[in-house]
Amino acid sequence: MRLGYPCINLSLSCRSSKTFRLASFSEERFRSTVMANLRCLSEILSLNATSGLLFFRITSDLIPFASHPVNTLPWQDEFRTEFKRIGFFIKNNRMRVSMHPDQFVVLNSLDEGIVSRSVAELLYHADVLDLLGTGKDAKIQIHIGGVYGDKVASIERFIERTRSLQLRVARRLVIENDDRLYSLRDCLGVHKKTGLPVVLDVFHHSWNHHGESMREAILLAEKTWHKPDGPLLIDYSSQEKGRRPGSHAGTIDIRHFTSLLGQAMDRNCDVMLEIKDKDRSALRALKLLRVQGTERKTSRGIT
DNA sequence: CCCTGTCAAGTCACG
DNA sequence: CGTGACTTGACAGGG
Repeated sequence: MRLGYPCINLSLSCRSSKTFRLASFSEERFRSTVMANLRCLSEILSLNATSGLLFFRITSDLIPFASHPVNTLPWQDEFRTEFKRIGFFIKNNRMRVSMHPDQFVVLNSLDEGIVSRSVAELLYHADVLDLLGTGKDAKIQIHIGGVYGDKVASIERFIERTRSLQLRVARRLVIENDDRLYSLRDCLGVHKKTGLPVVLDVFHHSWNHHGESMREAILLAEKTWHKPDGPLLIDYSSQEKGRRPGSHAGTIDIRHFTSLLGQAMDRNCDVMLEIKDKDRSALRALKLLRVQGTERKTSRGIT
C-alpha cells in the first residue's frame, strides 16, 4: 500500500500551482510560471520519495490556463524535457501519481459548451501524465456530474460521452463516488457499462451509501480494477469535529485511520489522504502503516 | 507593505 | 434570486 496526499506540500515553501490573472496573461508570464511550477513539483516528489510517500496527486493548476483559448503556446513541446525528467524520477522510485480535475469538468452537462471545455480539460490532464511517461496506472479521477432532475438520463449521457473520448483520456479515466449525488452503487453501475474503474472515496461513502459496510465497499470497488490500471485507489478523509458534516479534518484522526487500515491493509490499494495539513498527516499515517505492517507480519509468523 | 475584492470554468442546497 | 459549499488559496490593485 502506497500513501499520498494531494497537490501541496506544506513543509516546502514552493507551490506547484502558482498562477496569475487571465488579464495578465503573457507568454513570458506563462513560461516562467510553468517553469517554477515544474521545479516545485520535482522538489515535492523528491521529498516524498525520501520520506516514503510514494503516491501523489498532481495539481490541476500545474499549467495555468492549459485548456483556455487564450493559451496557444505549444507548452507540451516547450517543457517536454522537464516533464521527462520528472517522469523518470517517478518511475525510478516506483511512485504513482494521479490527477483530479476540479468541479468545472462535467461530462454529463446539458450545456454543450461545458462539455467541450470539460473534454479539453481532460485532454490537458492526459497530456501531463503522458508527457511524464507514466503508465496506465496514473489515473484521472472525476465525478459523474450533475443530476439535472433526471438521474437515469444523466448517467446515460455520462456513459455516451466517455465512449467518445480519445483513447489516451479514456484509458486513464476513473470515476469516484461523491457525497450527495452519485454513490458507490451508481459508480459500479457506470463501471458495468463502461469498464471504468471506480475510486472509492471512503469519506463520501460514509455519507452517501446504500448500506454497504466499508469492507464491502472496498471489495466492490477493488473488483473494478484490472492489472494494468494498478491497485485500487482509495481517497481517505475524516470529519472535522464541530464543523458541518462533510468538512475534511484538519489533521489525521489516528483512531479512524487505524480502522481504515484494518479494513484495507490486506487489499491491493493505494490511499490518498485528503486531510488539510497534507504531508504532515500523510507522514503520520505512514508511520502507523509501518507499525501495523510489522505487527501483521509478526502475528502471521507466530500463527 | 497591508488589505481585500475577486478570480476561467459548474451544480446543488438553502434562505 | 443570490450566496455558499465543494476546496482553497492567493493574485493584484488600491490605500
